[in-house]
Amino acid sequence: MPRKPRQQRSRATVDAIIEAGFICVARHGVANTTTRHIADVAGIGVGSLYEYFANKEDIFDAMNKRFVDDVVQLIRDITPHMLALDIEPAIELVFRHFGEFLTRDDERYLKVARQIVQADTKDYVEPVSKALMDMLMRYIVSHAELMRLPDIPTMAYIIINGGIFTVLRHLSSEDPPISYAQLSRGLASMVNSWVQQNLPPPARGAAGKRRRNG
Amino acid sequence: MPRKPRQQRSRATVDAIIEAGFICVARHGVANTTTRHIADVAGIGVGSLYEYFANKEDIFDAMNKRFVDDVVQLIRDITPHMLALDIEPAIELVFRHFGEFLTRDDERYLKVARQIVQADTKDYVEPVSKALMDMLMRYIVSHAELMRLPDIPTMAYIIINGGIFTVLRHLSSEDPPISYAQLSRGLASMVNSWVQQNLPPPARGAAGKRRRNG
Amino acid sequence: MPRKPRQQRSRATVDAIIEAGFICVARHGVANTTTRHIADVAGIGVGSLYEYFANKEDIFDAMNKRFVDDVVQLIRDITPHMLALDIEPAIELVFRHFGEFLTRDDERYLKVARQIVQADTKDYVEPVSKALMDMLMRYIVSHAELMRLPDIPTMAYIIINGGIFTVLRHLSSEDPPISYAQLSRGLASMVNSWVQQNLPPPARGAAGKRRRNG
Amino acid sequence: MPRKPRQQRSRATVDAIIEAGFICVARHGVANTTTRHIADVAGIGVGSLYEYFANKEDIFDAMNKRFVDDVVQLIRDITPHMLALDIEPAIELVFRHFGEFLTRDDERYLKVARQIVQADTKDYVEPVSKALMDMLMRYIVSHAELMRLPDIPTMAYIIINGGIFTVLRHLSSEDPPISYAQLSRGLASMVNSWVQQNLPPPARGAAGKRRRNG
DNA sequence: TATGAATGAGCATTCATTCAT
DNA sequence: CATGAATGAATGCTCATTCAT
Repeated sequence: MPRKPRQQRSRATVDAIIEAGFICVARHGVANTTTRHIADVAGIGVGSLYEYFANKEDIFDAMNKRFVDDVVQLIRDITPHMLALDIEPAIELVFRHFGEFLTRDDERYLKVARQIVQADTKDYVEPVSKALMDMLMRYIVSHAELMRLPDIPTMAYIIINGGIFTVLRHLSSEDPPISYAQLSRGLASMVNSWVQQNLPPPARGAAGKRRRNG
Repeated sequence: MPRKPRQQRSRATVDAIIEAGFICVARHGVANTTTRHIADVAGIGVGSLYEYFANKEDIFDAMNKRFVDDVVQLIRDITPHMLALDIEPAIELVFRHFGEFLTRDDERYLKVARQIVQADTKDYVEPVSKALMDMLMRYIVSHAELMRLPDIPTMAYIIINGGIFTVLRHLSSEDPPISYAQLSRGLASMVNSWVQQNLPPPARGAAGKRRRNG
Repeated sequence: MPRKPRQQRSRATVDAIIEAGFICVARHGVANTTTRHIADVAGIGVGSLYEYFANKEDIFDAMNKRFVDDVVQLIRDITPHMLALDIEPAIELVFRHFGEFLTRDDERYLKVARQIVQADTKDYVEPVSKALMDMLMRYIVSHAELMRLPDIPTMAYIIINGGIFTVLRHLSSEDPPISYAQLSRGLASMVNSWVQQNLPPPARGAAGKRRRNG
Repeated sequence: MPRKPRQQRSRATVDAIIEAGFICVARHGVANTTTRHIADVAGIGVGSLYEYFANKEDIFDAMNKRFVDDVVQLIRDITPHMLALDIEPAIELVFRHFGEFLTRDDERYLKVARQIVQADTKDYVEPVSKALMDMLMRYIVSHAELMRLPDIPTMAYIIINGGIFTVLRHLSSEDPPISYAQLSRGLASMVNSWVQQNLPPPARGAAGKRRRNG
């Protein structure tokens, strides 16, 4: 029966535990992360873990939640900036920020992200998907002509999921055959191509903002 | 000291164990699959497991290898048929076969595929990537005009990885927002769009299957 | 280093702790009673427990002592009233008061009594036995003819212990086959029978109702 | 998931575990008996405990069951011999055998008996009560005149429970004020007195084994 | 004096692995 | 070859006790 910590000290300990959890998972993987490991890394006794969390599962939940919150926050922060850009630079902006986010702190989040994605925990992938979908929809609304694209939900699903997983795969590769920048530009190019191809010509005048990527 | 069995009986037992491994993982997940489970399902004693495999890890390795072999075989079988098709139907053909493959036997392979993809086992993803890459290259060679596409390795990487992971994610979703057919057509459409946009106009005449912008 | 508190406030806290101990034991049983439980019920912090008691054991000791004191007090209170009665009503009076005592406060004392009786704590059963023995002896002295009964110590031991344990067993039974009143009357009847059989006739002649045993 | 041991070896191990359980409980008490203790005393590894028992609780259950079975067997063995005796020697016979039973093997059973009696496990006290009740009833039927005694169920309850608990209490005392023989004779005398007092005079002739009050 | 966060020894239980049969 | 009983290191978790505030 973990306390509801309200004091500063307690809050710090909770953070230390979650932090330690990230470190352990990044170091040894989820399956090899024991409560003792976490406590040691957090610099506390095993028992203290249970002052703040009901059980090991709860610690992982908190980690996942923390991760998801951070991702969602990242997305919110990016959104205003990407809204102002054309499709390709917008996509590249998002990739750049995600790349930085996932690789910082010794790739801590990258490791966790793979766990989350792998586990049957739709609870944690869903919010991220949703946040990305919101961002994407706001982009479409901001660029009114895009609203005439066909089958937007399907393509949104593909772009978001294809994007997430390809990024994870790429960043997890030890020796990827293409650079992250190439990946980013390639995906942007592909999306842009599809948009150009599927945007019905406006009543008259110049339609495509961009032709092909030179 | 596991022997490399060459007799028929032994071969059959090894198969039974791998088969049992797939069944257990599909039923209870990797984390809850014990050697006893596997032995029970395989219809042998726990001890016998160690006649054929050095340890539990080896059993999972064999399962992964088996899975990869089957995928590669699948790709080889499909290749001749898809070579004859246009881009979109070709992609849809591949998706259809992969979908069937991953969902058969109570989604046995799907469960394992997610493990493989999640684990740091590039040993197992690599061969599949390579087989797909081979297939893709043969397709390009068979459709000579595609060879003029820019930056083929990058786009191949994106298409293959984006495809694999999106499929896994979709098939693993309990209630996906779009159908598998939509996913398949959407990806095909996107790839095709990119090809059309990035294919330099042939010497003369109307090459593109789809009209380009105004 | 628990102090022997003499102040009122301290005295009250000690009482609260003992009280809380009784409540916890009655609610969850001895094995499931933790120091935290006791502190919570007592409305104090865990640490404060150790201001008044050296350790958990000491709390239980205090509870036992409190219980014994209360029983002894009960016996003292009853004694004058039962001295005036004949054997059977006297025994029934004692049973009635004990029954009330053990079942009050949600059977708090009953639960503890069973623990005490079970544990190897002769320290706590002894005083009760002794108090009951005193009461019994005063009864015999008050009814002078009883002093001629043979082997009084043995029979006193049997009556007292048989009485205590039968009562505990009966009150602890969920669905006893006889009522408490029947139990009470039955025991009274048995004791009375023995007294009648073993009391040498007073008036005249020594027509022993019994020979002596063996 | 403990095996159902059918082999001899296994049967022996189960017995060794139960035996070890009795020894540990007798030595350290139930609360201080750990699985490691039991395994050590049984001369096996901790893990082996769980080959035969689902958990610690199950081991105690088996011990209780074993104890109850032995008591019931004891009662069955005694019954024919006591049926032939008068009340007082019959009761003393039963006491003698119970005394021997409870004190053998370093009082192993005595310790367990107290636990059983204390715990809320009516499942284990009930069968013993029932077996004793059967014995008592067969005695009454064998001595037809006893059937005319009043309120037999109540008195049976009192005799049986009073008997059990007084014996347990006496044998558990380090320095009892009376001897076991005295206890035995005293209880026999008391029961006999009650019988003599409450046996209605037979139609004519001297039926009673003991003469009644002049 | 009172507190409750921190502690860590200790517990029940699991399971990959071994080895005598 | 096959077996499965035996093993014990390792795990998640509890709780009496301490001590800085």
